[in-house]
Amino acid sequence: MSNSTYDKNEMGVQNNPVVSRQVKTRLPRYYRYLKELLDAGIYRISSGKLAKMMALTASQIRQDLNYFGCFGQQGYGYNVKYLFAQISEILGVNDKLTAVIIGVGNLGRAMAQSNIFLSRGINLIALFDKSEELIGKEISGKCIYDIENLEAFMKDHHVDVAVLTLTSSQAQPMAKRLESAGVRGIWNFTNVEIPKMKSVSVMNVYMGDSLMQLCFDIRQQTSDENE
Amino acid sequence: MSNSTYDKNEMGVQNNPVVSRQVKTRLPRYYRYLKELLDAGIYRISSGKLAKMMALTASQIRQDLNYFGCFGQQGYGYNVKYLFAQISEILGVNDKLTAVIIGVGNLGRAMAQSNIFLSRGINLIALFDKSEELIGKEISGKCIYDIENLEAFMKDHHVDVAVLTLTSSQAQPMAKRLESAGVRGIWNFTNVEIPKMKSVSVMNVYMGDSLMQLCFDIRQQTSDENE
DNA sequence: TAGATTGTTAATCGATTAACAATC
DNA sequence: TAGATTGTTAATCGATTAACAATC
Repeated sequence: MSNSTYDKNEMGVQNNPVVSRQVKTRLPRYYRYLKELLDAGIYRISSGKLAKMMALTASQIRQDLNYFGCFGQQGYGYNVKYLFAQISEILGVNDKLTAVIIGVGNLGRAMAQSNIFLSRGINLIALFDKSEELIGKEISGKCIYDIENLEAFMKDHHVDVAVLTLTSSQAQPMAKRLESAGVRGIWNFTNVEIPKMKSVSVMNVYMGDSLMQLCFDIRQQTSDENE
Repeated sequence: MSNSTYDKNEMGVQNNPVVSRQVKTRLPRYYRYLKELLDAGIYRISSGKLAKMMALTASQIRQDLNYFGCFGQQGYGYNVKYLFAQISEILGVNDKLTAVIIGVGNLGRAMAQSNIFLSRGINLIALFDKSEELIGKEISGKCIYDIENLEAFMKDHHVDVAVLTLTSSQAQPMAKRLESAGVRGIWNFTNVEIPKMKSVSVMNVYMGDSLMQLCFDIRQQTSDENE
């Protein structure tokens, strides 16, 4: 446990108060780049070189990493394998989390058939829908259950993550149900904001927002050229 | 054109230098909330009330909006209809942009069948894939073309946005092709970073990163409780 | 040892918040 | 007019960058 995350000080003081949102968004990016380095057979990297690759500054990388622990070695740099393992640990890749998909529409089906869960150590254990035609069917070997049986299912199975790919209008009540049933995280693909909950983390995707940002950028391009 | 975007000063000086990324991410959020207000029949809102709704500060909202122009009225607040129209204009909702989907896998198909484009004023005009089995078929009334004919198609049709929903390994070369063919924006659903291009805006979704951030948050929950 | 590169503190930069005069 | 609320400037806060001593 030593030299590991969250335990830089001796006391029982909360040592991981607020990771800034920016650091949080960079963590998976570090994960990706380190994996790439590993795949390329590169086992040693300096903050300077990694910074160049990622279009960051060396300072920023060292600051980011040092927030979680001392993973490097003066005069040497970082051991890619070790650093990757640490980042994986921080991101909970080894936690064997379980997930279910709520709403088997086009997007839910696409998610079910993708390897996004598997490749990050997450076990997709079930799908839920309310449609008679879907209930009982299978997608990629995962059974589609009646959403009415959600609570019963979650009594028997530990579920960490619920993927919300249902109609926007059902998002908020469903979030409440999931909270009561004891889910730990909601991955929200609807365009509805989920009110803050005490013990459930929510990650919003907001694809529509992302598309609109792109449109904004495109619009700016032209206005730039015109001036 | 007066009182509109980008023209606060008289000279031909670039008046829209760098919209901070944070403002940019908030714009579609304003769009969503204003639409909600309109739908609810609310035609007048103060920065204070809107701030409460959106969990921002009134100052921030006024700063954000004032970056683009003076949309409010002292003593009154903002006219929701007018403000919504302005934000729509800024985001290019009325620009009648066109889009194509590159890669008709599960996700590509899901996107094609969704109303995400239509609801934001974007016209999805074609799908592309390399699979013999898919070429010539239709999804939601949109034809699937041979990816080999991409350049020919784009000579005949103006394409603003390309949605990248193909295999990660093909993402970078495809981005280059799209650039040469004259696309203005790439909406990237692969987990591969697209190298910066001169005249193409790129918006990355990185679903995997989003999922990992959620896992991180979940992990923190427990570590918080333990302390 | 000398060179390299980290971990960490201090300086800078940018974004958010507060304050208030302008004005509807 | 009096009250409300904006637009905008100034103050604060937080994140990024720079610098450098520690040390491998």
